[in-house]
Formats: sequence, C-alpha cells, structure tokens
Amino acid sequence: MSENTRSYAALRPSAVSSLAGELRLACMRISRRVRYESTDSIAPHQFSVMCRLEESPRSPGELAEIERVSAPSMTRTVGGLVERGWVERAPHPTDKRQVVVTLTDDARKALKDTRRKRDAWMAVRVSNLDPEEQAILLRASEILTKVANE
Amino acid sequence: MSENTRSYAALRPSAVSSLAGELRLACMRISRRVRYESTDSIAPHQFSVMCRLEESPRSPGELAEIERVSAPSMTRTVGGLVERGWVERAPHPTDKRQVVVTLTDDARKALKDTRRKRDAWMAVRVSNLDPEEQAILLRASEILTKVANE
DNA sequence: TATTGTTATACTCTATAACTATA
DNA sequence: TATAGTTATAGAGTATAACAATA
Repeated sequence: MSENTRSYAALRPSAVSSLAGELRLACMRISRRVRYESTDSIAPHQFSVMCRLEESPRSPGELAEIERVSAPSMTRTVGGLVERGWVERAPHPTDKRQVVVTLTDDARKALKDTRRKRDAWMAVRVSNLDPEEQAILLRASEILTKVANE
Repeated sequence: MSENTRSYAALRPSAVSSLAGELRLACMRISRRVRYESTDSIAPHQFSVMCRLEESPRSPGELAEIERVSAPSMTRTVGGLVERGWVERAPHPTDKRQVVVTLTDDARKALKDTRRKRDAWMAVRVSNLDPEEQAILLRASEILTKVANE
C-alpha cells in the first residue's frame, strides 16, 4: 500500500469544528506575523488596489466595488497613489464621465520588492522545517488556496 | 512501510521560496475571507486586546507593548471597551500609578460568540473536504501554529 | 433622469508631545 | 528623576450626503 491509496477516516463533527478553529487562528497568526515583519512602505489598502490594477486598468468605481469601499474612499486612495507616482488617471476613451486608472512601471517594481520582502520571512521559516513538514505545507497551501477561492 | 517512516527529500531553495510565497498568500486569503464572512461587531483591535485579557488582567502599558501600539492608543481602546462594558479599570493593589484592566463576564460571552461565528465559515469548508485533505490540514495547522509562534 | 466621480464633512484609529500623579 | 497613564492635537482612512459633469 502506498500513501496515495491509503484511506483516511472522515473527521467527526467535533473534530471538524476544532480543526476549523485551529486552522483559522493559525492562518490569522501567520498573516499578522508576515505583515508585522515585512515593514513595507505600501499601506494595505494601497497594496490591495495596486494588485487589482496589475492585471488590467480599471475605473475608480470598479475598484471601489471590488475592494468593497465607498466611492469617495476610492477617490482618496487613488489620489494618494497618483501623488506617489504609482498610478495614473486617464480619461475613458468613449465615456467622458469615467476615469481609467493605470499602474505605472514604478509601481510594478515596488510591488515586486514588497512581495519579495514578505516572502523572505516565510521562506526562512519554511526552510527550517523538516522535509516531511515541508511536504505537508506544500499540499496544505493548495488546499487552503482552493478553500479561500470558493 | 508506513507513512511515518517514509523519507521526504528536502525542498530545493527555489521550491522553498515558491512554497513560502504560496503559503503566505493562502493564509492571507483565508484571513481575509474569515474576517469578511464573520461580520462581527467587535473591532479587530478591541478583539485582540480582549483575547490578551482572557488569560489574565493586565495594565494598559503591558497591553500597549503586546499589541505594539502607543500608550495613548491603548488608553483610547481600553476606554472604548469600558464604555461597552467589556472591561473594567481598577487601581493596582500596590503601585498607585498603575491601572489593572480586567475582562467582564459579558466580554467572555461576546468573545465566545464571535469565535463561534468565525469558526462556522471555516467549519463548513473543512467538512466539505476529502478525509485525506482534512488529515493534511490537521497536520498543517500544527506546523503553522508553531511557525507563527516562533 | 440615471450614472460616474469628486468635494464637504464627520467619525474612528493611530501617533507624538505635553501634562499629572506616583515611585 | 523616572515611570504609568491620560489629555491635547494632528494625520490617515473610512463613511454618508451633496454636487458637477456626462449619458
């Protein structure tokens, strides 16, 4: 019998509940530690908006909806990003009411740098784990990603 | 050969780096989803302080240091908790400069309720996973907790 | 008349500096 | 003189309401 065909018993409800609590806490602790250790200069809400713009330019309205903040808040956030030279506002090609917000090359560099720093903290911890623990986390990260995207 | 004696190869540096990035992102996504889905009435900073006080009463200074915020910020946070009836300020038995902040019974109930709601989202997701995936997450939560507490 | 974005204003959480009481 | 906590004040980020420009 190889590991791939081994059968596992499903967890009982009480065990599911306990695991859910522990797992949730563990993820929150990791998030907090990563954020604290990274000491990056991009504020969380700015970072989040910049990530959205990495894929494609968007209007302030779209950004507000995606980030679930009010339109005036997004106006302010975009304004701050413009001041720092990380995004640019341009008129919409056809609808003159709309504005198109685009990421600058400087912003792409800043994002890359920030991610590198955030990953560094985690990379050190992961590299200090046993190979077996690393293997488990490899599978767990896939499962957690799937769960978060549900 | 059982799983317990199976040997795993250590990840190469590039794989460690990749795993670290994926794992960090997965934890942050889970945190965000949990926070978004729980819609609880306790603000994050209040919740965090209340958790610290669950173990034992503490002074505002201690709380400020643990939470890594300024003393005036903690004064304000504690003030808000007092207003909501979740903590009480009492004079220190020997040092009259100090204040002892204690959690009320109402707060303990509110904490329990909030945790139950937060766990609920995660519990539903966990119960829908394969038994094998549940087993992996069980081990992963232990490892992640260890990493976060390092 | 509806939609997009901005401005006006206010509330919360954060910080630093100055102040009070006590050690 | 140093320490614990608070108050004073200001800087972000958030929200709702009101407004201007355009569809």
